[in-house]
Amino acid sequence: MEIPSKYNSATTEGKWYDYWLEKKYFHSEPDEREPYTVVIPPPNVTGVLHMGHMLNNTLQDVLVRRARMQGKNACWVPGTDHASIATEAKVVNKLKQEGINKDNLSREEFLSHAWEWKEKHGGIILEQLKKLGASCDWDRTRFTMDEALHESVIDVFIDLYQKGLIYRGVRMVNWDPSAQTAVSDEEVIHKEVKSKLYYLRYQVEEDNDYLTIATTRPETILGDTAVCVHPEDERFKKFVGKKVIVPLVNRAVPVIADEYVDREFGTGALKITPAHDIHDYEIGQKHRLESIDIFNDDGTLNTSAGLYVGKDRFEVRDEIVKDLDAAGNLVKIEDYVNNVGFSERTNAVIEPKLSMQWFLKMKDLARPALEAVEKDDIKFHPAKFKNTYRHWMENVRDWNISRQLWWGQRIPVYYLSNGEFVVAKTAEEALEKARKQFNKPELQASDLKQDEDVMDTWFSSWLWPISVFDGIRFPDNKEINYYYPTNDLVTGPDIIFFWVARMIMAGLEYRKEIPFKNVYFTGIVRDKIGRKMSKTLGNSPDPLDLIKKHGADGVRVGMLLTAPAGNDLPFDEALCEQGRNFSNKIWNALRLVKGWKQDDTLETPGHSKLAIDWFEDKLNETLTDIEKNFTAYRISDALMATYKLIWDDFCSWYLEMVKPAYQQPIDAYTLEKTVELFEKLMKILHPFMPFITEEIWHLLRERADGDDIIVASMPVAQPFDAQNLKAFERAGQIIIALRNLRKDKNIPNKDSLTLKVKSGPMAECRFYPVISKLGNLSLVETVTEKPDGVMVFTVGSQEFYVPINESLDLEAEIKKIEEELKYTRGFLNSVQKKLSNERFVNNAPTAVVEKERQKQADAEARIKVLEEQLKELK
RNA sequence: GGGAGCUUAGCUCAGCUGGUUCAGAGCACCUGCCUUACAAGCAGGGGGUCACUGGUUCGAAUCCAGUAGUUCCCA
Repeated sequence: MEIPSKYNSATTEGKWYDYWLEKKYFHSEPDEREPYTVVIPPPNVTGVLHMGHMLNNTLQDVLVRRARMQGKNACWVPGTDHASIATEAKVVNKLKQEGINKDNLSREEFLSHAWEWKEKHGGIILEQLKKLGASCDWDRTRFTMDEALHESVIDVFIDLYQKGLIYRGVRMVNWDPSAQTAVSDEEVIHKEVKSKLYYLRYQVEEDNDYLTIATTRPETILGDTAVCVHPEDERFKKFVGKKVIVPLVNRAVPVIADEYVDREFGTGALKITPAHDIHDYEIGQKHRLESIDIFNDDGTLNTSAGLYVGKDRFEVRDEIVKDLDAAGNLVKIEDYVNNVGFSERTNAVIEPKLSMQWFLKMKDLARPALEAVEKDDIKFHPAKFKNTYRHWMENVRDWNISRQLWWGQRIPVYYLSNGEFVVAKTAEEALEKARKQFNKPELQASDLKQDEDVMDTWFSSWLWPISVFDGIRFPDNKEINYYYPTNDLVTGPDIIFFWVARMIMAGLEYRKEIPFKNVYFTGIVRDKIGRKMSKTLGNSPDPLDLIKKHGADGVRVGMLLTAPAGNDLPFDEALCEQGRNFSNKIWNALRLVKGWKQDDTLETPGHSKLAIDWFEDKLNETLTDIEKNFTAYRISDALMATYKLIWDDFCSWYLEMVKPAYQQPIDAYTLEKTVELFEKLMKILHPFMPFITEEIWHLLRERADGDDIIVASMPVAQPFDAQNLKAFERAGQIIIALRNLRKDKNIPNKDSLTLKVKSGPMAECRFYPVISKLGNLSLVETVTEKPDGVMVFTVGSQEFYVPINESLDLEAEIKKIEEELKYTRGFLNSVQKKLSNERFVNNAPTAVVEKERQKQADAEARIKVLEEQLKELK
């Protein structure tokens, strides 16, 4: 068989993915096996695959494939969320390009456009995941607005309302004037912005005196309803109780006193605009001030402002400053740096706004959810995120679940014209309920108006681990009972509050059970200079291009290699290249093994038997390590251990040991064992590199139908002989010493050498046949004395001699030994110092003291050997 | 302003309950090789006062305190 020397990922990857799909290997149905369940963090339906998804989904696929190979019934549920703000913005834009204005559409018309858009573009990201090799159960693909999931959201709203956990309230919300909806605190990004502090003087009513305030938002004076000073501020005591005139609009407002005011800030006098600042709102409540809302929803000024009506808030800021100056109210302007909130979605400056919104009480839901994590029923990896979680949960605030949008689950509340309302699943139910509840049998369907708002998208996502199995509507169905709780959740720490915390709450509320047992927080993928990768910055490579270039296997390895849990991943394409190189290395190992011709008449050589025994021990040792790493969710370490096992131990050591001479045949036992070991390695590697391992699995042997690596059983660590591994390590040192000697003396590998071993307690080593092979020795023999005309090298305190024709560079030899001696004596000195410390000997555990004694003995023996060598040379 | 974390080789990071896994890994780097599986490779090699200062201890990268720098979260 002719195998090309370069592995071609492009031809194999598509082939195997289709094959797996065809064989339904990703599909799961409840059965008697132990389930292993993962739900995908549903990507935004508007999104395309980015590097964060690549990392996240690679990790999930590793866990899922491993579980599948461990004989568990692995189920990875894929899907997308409807992303109300992002999707609605996309659809509005698209319509705008077609010359259609959303305001001219009915809700139904708009939604049909939105659905059309979703059907056309909504599946892109899931298709991309297939290229990565994601072994999701595509038959279970869910969308947060699927009928079952949609209805679950409505049911939950109604249920929580009935439990008294949902209430309606006027609240200061974070208004996004661009998206024209409220967003939650978590969706507001505060940034320091260079702005100005304006000092404005207000005339005192019926007086010639002035009071000067400072503000960063002069346009809001139009909504001022008070000026506030600190009650103990001597400068302003005389004003308290009087009224001052708001400039331009000439409204008289009271001067009030409140300890909230920071006397150091500005002038110490604060203008109060209850409708447009959260703190002012609180003071307004306390002092029963009037609220004047001067803004329209789009951030322009409304008629209540009296001036600049219809103009944008930032435009007005410039104008009003000029007008205030002209009116003699502007005292001065200072440069100032303050924190301004921006919308995460649209980057618009957030406008605090008083609004009627639906809220979910969080306190009672948060308590058990915090406890589940504190008690480690749910484990966070890395555990440091427990701190973040605790802090948020202990200071949790009610969740504003209204969004002033159309795309999403419409709030199931129906209002009468007098403002009274009922909560019901359908309009019919609402009508019935309203008639009864308000004792108005004459009510008609047209008398009820459903709330215009939809629910926050997270209000769908928080049910995801339950709703994908339809466990809200049918809490006792077979699937939810089997698959829930899920096992592992892999997600980014940036949505720990939005999503993770709330899923835990929902799980405990609706299943009385945690939604998952482990949460693996990935790092954030950054570019080389540390910036978060984002589409707007354009600093993210296209994942599909990367896959084309390096293969999905290569990219997966690249993502995983330097991505320890919770640490940011400074992405470097070289990592994918490393992954691709690894593919090629494995590929060439296959070429080597496949090139061997079996000869049944051949005995198994001693060095091959030794090699096989050693590698089996090494494999089991590493497997122990890998299992430990998986238990601790140290996926990158597990991969690195696998990588080294294959590249260093298998390719560089084992294959070199068993490899027959050029074009010579190989004995049956060694070949069979080598293929077996190769198979085991491929199985261990499969979760990380699914494609190449499946390809090699099928090239190593003829396979029966269904004998595929994706469903092969994962090797389990067996006990191993640690002594044997140690002995091999020593053999390795001897081989390296021989290689160095060849290099020093320019002896080509093809010229064989003789090795003479000085007799003594350390002379024994079962690996001499291996050493002979790798060192190309024609003879290994034991001698009692150092022969003439030899090179000397030392491993530990064991001396070896290699006869060579060349004369020695005496001086260089002496220098080398003297340096070695100096170092060893220094080492001995430090050990002796320790051992002569009575307190050490008395206090340290005996094992530790013993080890020090051993060090001492070793060092002394080595010094003796070196001293003798030196004597002979001199 | 409040909270949490981080600082170990040029880079990215391991290093558990203090003591042979104690100073490690991968990459990068340097030297020599196109040696019949692989130059996407092979063989060999150099490189760190474990941020700083003090403390606890027979013993500290590891525990404690402080300082500096840095990142994230919250206000």
